[in-house]
Amino acid sequence: MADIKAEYLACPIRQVISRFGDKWSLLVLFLLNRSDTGVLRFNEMRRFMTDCSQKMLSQTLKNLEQSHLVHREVFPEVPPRVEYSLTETGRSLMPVLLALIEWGKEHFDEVVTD
Amino acid sequence: MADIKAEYLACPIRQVISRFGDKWSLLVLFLLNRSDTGVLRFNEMRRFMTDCSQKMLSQTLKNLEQSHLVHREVFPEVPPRVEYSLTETGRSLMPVLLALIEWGKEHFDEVVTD
DNA sequence: CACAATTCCTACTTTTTGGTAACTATGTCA
DNA sequence: TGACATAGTTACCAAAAAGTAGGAATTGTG
Repeated sequence: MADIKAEYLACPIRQVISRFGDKWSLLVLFLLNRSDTGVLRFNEMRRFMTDCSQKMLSQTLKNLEQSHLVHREVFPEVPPRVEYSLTETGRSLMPVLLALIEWGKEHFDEVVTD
Repeated sequence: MADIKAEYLACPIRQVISRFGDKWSLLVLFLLNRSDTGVLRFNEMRRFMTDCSQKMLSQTLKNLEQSHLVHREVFPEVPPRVEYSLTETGRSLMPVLLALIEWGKEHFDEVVTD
């Protein structure tokens, strides 16, 4: 115990979690994982996230793309088409996230009491 | 896909994750899990979290206690002694969190590039 | 009596995050 | 011509989170 450097242990995992621990990222990842085709367009997601503003969805997707969890593909058409999907890294995260969601469902009542 | 209600799916899990997805909670849980005795005092934790202010540690512990993830026991001594430990619910969360931490360690370089 | 140790709390300020609304570009359809 | 659709961006504002600095309570010790 005495030889644990908290800074060392805390920082890496915090940096990782901060990539998808915000208000909307998890939902985006979850929706992309759920999609039949593995692909979703901007406004398609918007329809599932009615209380998320355009700005926040855009920002969230940009962050996830920068973290290499989501792949963004632009088709040079008019009107523009942009397709989002999970990267390999993003897919590898899903089992862990789904386990977390399962835990959440199971223990919701114990944890969220107010 | 078409029958997923985003509000329904998003809210519960977000509420759960918000209980330990903040800046310090994960570290507290991790430290308590790591402790030999399963118990840590306030200033003991402080020594491992040098960049966390007193206020934030206090606040974090209060939140974790309210979420029934951490147990707080006060001993009526002078100077006061307060011991923190994981609850049963808290302990049940640890395997999931450790898996997340493992994923984080493995994929850190892919995700954190800036 | 002053001080130290322990576990906080409170007021104040700064930083980060999120929301609203308006704007852009471009080609299609009526 | 002008409204529509898509995938955003930008400016501005409000709210929430976090940091700083100081105080409070208790009581045994020098």
